[in-house]
Amino acid sequence: MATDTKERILDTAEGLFAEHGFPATSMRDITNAAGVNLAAINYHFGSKESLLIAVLQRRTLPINTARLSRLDALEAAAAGRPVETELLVRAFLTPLFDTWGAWGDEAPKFLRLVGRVHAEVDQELRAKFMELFDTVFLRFRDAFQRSRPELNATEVHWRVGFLIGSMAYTMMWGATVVTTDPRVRREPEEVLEALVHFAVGGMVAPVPQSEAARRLG
Amino acid sequence: MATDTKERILDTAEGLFAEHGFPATSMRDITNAAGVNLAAINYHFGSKESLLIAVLQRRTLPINTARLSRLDALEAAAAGRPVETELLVRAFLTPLFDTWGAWGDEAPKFLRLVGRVHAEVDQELRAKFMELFDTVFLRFRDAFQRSRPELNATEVHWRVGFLIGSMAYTMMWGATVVTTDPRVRREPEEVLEALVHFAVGGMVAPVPQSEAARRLG
DNA sequence: GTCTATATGCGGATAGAC
DNA sequence: GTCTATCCGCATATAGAC
Repeated sequence: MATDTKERILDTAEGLFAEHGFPATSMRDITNAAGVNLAAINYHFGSKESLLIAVLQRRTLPINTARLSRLDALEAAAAGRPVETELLVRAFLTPLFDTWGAWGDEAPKFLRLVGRVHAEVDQELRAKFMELFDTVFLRFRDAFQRSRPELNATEVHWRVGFLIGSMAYTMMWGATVVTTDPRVRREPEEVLEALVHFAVGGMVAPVPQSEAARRLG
Repeated sequence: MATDTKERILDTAEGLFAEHGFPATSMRDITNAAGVNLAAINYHFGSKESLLIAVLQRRTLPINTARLSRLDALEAAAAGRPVETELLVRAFLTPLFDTWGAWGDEAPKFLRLVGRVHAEVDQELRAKFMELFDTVFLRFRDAFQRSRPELNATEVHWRVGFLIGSMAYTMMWGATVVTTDPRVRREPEEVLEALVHFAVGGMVAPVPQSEAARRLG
């Protein structure tokens, strides 16, 4: 836990937002748990909502920046030709899972928060921190379209959404869901690999011929 | 909109919970919008939480029952042999998407609520209505394992989770996300087909050979 | 069954001393 | 920068008249 007030608030809020959600977490919960004064949140961040934005951006900005860097590199290397689908999937997923391993004990709670934000926060608030993510979505969607030219725009658009959904849901429950089955492994690397396999399989799946025929008819 | 108080409350709460989430929706919001008295919620349901349970179960019990019926029928027809993967995917997804078409205007808002509940509600509350869903999860997970014997338990477990995640995320944002791109279709049938293609592709995807080799080494 | 009125507590935010 | 004390509104829930 960080020593100065601002960092203590960020760390504590991250954990409580992840565990109980944003609306259900009060400023008193945060300041009590952090051992700081109630007024400190308003002093340092201005409001509870601004605190949430700060919590989210502290970790998501680097992740989304890394995603775009990897995509830039892949497209530069491809020199105008489509990028292989699996490479796109990995470019999108790896930066997030890297954090899981790198942050130690603090990673799972933030990963759950990322999942939650995809679901929970009101549209206006979500929009505030989703601006960069929307760019990421559109860049990757277009790259996937070039990578799978046999799929129409509807298929590609939704499949990218399904990929994000698989990821978000995993972030939310993957780190905490209780499974008594000892054969199921939960290490980040294992989950990432399973997700990559699933997502690549989903992105490259053909549209069944009967479907295609029905579309034409 | 139903005429009697209890149904009016259920309908209105469903819409508001879906739009703003459970914690952010007050009992005053609900009773005002429904045109009933504030005390009516406590009189008819006992508490705000119990109202949420009632809202959820009214629609999810039939869906999950339908899922299990379809699975029973498939397994009976298979007579001990594994069920084809695509049939399992469709048995799981179709009952939910059927409601999308059958409920008319009320479907999208409830589908968003289903997605939200996967993310938003506190663990204890979620557990109350998830009991039946957990049964569904385990039944389908085991059926998928038999259908894909080449995959280990970790892969199967997570892939079923990814399938649920794709579905939940789609329910949440699929009906409302604004896309200016006119080439992207949003009809339930189109989305279901895209999701089936993606999910089947994901479930049947092989574990890459290099991965398998790494596991052995 | 439905209403009004109210009990009781927690929410976010701020003023002003130190 | 940090604290105490407090404002003010809204939350859930209930009591009791009709």
